Amino acid sequence: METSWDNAEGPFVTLTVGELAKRTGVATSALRFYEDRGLIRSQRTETGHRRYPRAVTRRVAFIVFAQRVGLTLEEIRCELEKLPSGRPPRGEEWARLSAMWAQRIDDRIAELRRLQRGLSDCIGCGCLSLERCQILNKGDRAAAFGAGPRFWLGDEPTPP
Amino acid sequence: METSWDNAEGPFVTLTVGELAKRTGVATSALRFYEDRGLIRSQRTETGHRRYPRAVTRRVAFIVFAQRVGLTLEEIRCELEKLPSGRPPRGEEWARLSAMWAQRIDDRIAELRRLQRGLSDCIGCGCLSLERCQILNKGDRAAAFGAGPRFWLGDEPTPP
DNA sequence: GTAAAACTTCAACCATACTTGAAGTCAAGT
DNA sequence: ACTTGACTTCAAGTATGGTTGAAGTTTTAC
Repeated sequence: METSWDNAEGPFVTLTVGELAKRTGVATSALRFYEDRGLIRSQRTETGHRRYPRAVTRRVAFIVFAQRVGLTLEEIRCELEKLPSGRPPRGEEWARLSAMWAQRIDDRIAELRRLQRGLSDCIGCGCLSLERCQILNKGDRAAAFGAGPRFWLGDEPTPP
Repeated sequence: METSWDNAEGPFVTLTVGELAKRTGVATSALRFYEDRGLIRSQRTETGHRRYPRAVTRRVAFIVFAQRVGLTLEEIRCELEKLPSGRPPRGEEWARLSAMWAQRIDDRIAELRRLQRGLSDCIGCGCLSLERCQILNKGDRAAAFGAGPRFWLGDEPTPP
């Protein structure tokens, strides 16, 4: 009824969920989960089996990257929505997408550096009281919004 | 029956859970949770109310720091167990503890840099296939242990 | 003395990111 | 033909890191 090559796009262009799992190293359950959440899409055979265009491997790679950077699946979904839907995205389009993370990575590295300083200087020296430490308690923004410790560690304040 | 200063260690040395919450910015529910998990300890009044020695604020600060670095509460608990139990830790002891994270922070920064390169170079240029990319697929270790995508992103392989 | 605020425990709930298992269908190999 | 493996859906379970709410007690303030 269906062979692995009977697709309008040419021979061998689609992958089963198992093949995609092997190629990406992501479990089939995770791939189905991503599809549920709208991060990837599949065509279906007449009998309901998933068939992924080859281009989806790149999409999955992007998801794994993005997760390591610290984005949630929902955030990643939003990013991926910016890609064209009908055709495989061009390298340029992937690049535009990923460029937006540069700032985020920089911010995270900056925070880690701050933490590193905090660990060596602050905790050791005794100022780590969460009340007086200059590294942690930047401008008392935390108190202003009652948002807890995340503030003194570099998060943006988000007033209600 | 009990005043805020009737403690053998001197006047005003202990904090209620609410006071500790205010001082640290960590919710009382979280503080109780940490206590449940063995990250902090409290004395109890005759009626069962918690009383924290002042030194615990530093411990809470350490917890918050450590979480931002990426440690789980369980890992943090293990670290904190290395501190002396009877007396407040000295700055030197805190320093020794936090020094162990330096490597971890460095590793994480290195990974973020790798990701940043991967994002700008790899995804843009088209090699992000999880099969051929040199940045991602370092030495086919992933295949060797079947451990999924985390490998090509810099994690250590942990054979079963 | 009394009301409100703060505290207690315990169980249930929330979100994220999945995995696992049940029950059944489809595809491939011999 | 038939077995095995891969696939399907859907519900429930897992782990982390808490929050929320109920029911009751204690402390504080007036």
